[in-house]
Amino acid sequence: MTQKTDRDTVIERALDLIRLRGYHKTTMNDVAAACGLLKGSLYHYFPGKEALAVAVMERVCETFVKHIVDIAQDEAVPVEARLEAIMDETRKYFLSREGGCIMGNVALEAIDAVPEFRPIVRKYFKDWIAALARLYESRFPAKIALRQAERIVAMIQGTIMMMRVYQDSSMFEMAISDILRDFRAAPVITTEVAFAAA
Amino acid sequence: MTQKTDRDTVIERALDLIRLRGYHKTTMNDVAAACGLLKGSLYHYFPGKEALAVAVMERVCETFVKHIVDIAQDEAVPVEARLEAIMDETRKYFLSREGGCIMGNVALEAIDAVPEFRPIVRKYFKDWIAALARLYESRFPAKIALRQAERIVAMIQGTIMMMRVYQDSSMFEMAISDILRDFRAAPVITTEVAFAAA
Amino acid sequence: MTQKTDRDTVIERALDLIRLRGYHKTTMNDVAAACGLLKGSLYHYFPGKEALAVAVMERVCETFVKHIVDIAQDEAVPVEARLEAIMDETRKYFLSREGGCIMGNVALEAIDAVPEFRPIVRKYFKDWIAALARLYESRFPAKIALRQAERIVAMIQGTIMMMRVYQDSSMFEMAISDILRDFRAAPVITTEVAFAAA
Amino acid sequence: MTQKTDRDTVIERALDLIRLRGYHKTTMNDVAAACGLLKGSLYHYFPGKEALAVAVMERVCETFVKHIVDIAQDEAVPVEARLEAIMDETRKYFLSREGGCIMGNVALEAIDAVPEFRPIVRKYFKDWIAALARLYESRFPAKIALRQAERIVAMIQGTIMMMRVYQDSSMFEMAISDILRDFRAAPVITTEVAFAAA
DNA sequence: TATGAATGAGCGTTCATTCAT
DNA sequence: GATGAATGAACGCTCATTCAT
Repeated sequence: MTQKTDRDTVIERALDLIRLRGYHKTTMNDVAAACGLLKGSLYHYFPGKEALAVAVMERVCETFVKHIVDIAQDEAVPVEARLEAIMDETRKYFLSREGGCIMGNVALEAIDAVPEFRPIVRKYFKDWIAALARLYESRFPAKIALRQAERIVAMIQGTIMMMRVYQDSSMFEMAISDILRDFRAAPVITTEVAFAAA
Repeated sequence: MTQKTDRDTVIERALDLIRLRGYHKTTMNDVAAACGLLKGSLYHYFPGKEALAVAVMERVCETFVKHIVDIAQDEAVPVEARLEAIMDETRKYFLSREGGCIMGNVALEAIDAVPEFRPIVRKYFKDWIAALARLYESRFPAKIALRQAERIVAMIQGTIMMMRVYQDSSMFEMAISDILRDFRAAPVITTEVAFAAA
Repeated sequence: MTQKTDRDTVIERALDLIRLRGYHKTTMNDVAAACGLLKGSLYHYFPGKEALAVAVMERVCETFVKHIVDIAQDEAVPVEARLEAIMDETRKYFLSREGGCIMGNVALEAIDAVPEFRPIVRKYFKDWIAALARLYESRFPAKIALRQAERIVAMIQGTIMMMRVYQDSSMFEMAISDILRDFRAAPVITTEVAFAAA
Repeated sequence: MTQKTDRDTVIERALDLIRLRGYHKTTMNDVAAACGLLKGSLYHYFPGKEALAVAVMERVCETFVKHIVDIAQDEAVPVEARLEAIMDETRKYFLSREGGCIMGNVALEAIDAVPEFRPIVRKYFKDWIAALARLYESRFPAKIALRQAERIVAMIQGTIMMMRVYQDSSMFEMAISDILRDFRAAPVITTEVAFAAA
């Protein structure tokens, strides 16, 4: 039969469903139906549900986090503007989609049940944090900068949780504002900040 | 047959299991087995799985959050000491148990799937935030104090998430330290602080 | 503990429930709750669900059918008036209760599944038919009279079925009218009608 | 896996089982086993037990009642011969199968418990009655003819009930004879009989 | 590739029944 | 007599997965 879809489409559809319903409540049938397929057909693209979910999470790393990393590394732009751009992307990313952060959701729902999920979730957070730490190194020593980045990611995840609980996105806007305000209030380190990355 | 367990024990066992495995992956059979019962016997205590989970979440409100509220309201103790006590309880509560925060987990896993869960999760966070806000009102205007309290709860939840992802509790310790340091750094409002509570 | 109910009450409550919901859909819990008891307590009155249902059906024989037999045997009243009285009772009996005829219902639902039900259902119909046959013997030879009585009972049961399907009791009224009209149209046998029964 | 059965076969097997055991006592496992399947496999053909039962009942309308309607409409055959043919089919239909009439059984057992059953049971009886009424219109005015048809269907259902109670098919034969005798005794309307149907 | 029939294990739930208190 | 905790089997249903076509 002629190709009805492709691996990328399956990933995209599964991403939306898992974000909204969670890993356990998203069935292979749901995903297949969203792709216009029957569930058996999914096994041509992925060996099983876990592998599909891993591919979905890798996709999130390759898109959202990759985008943020790219912005953070763009040295043609002033550091503060880069942070603003990142926060802008972050806001757009999480406010334009229902279901919050799929990686955060999977982290709390299935990271212990499915060991294969842990490394990909870790990579997601590590890369995100590293990208932010880069920018904070213009204001703080490396160690402090890393800690600040961790705090910011934790705050964003915690705020997304509150946003879902109260179905109110204003908390997210406020959190973004706070982060930018605090950054601007930090003294600039004038010497070679050295993005001598790993 | 003679009594093998009681409602409270069932709640306690279910609480542990749901915190560790999540709502959907915890089966009535799991809970029953943890109580030494067959799964059908649970229906003497609860009309169904959702009702059991609600009872579990109410129990968390009546214990953990209630405890924190009590500390926050104890005006015989200086405000800073109260916050320290609360943070100490919070640290003990989340570090002595595996699985993080059952309310946060359920919030991200099942709050959309099971509408009955939303009010109880909301109450949990609202009471927790209100207790903290009370203390911050000694340092900030009410509105700011509330916002600070929201930030702290979001930060704790985000940090618990990181802790589960990285299986490392040091981030939690650091978050607690940061919160206390920031509080101590805030200027005390010397005039009418007015804990003239209801 | 003091007596909360008695065997008769249990039978009466079970009768209503089984008539309305059928044998299989009526649970011991339903019956117990209708009596203000817990289901375990029913086993003080009846050894099990089947025995309870048998008692219920015997009760119907002792009341409805017994009443009809009594009317049929009352030789102080003219035959036609006795048939009218029986039809009046029949109409009142089936139109004042929802659920139709419990014996007919059980006959079609459970007579093969529960062998103990067959003799009691047979007795119910046999006695009812015999009572009517007695009256028809004033108009027809015994064999024909019996056949007429069988026809009438079958017609009443079939009409109750239609009544339940269409939720319309007018068919029942019409059936009763037809039966009486046909009886009145039959020629009276003037010689020894002989109710010299056993 | 290669095909073990098909939708029609499932319907046929379920029809036999439900007729014999009733709706509530027929389990999905029973039906599946009768098809050589596991119970879960039935859900490829029907979304649930109720839908399967509805399909079964629709099948009865499409076969038994449809057959009777076809005979009744065949104006190439004299009216009396058509009624004889219908009664012959009716006798064959109900005497060659155990369990009586599945629609009558469901009517008394489950029509209140499962609202979806009512329309299909109503259609079954309505079509059957309408087919007979057509024939009686050659002897009686339309209104009377309809009433006669209703009586006949009620009588057949009541007789099937008796037949099941007494495990004796002779009552059914007698009922058929009576119906035909009464029809033949009715005066033919010689003028505009008018099967000028819609 | 895609289908769709089938599996098999498991789920939440029901319920007649038992029995120590 | 009545309770209510517990059983154990069964029920309708779900779902990830397999596989012949």
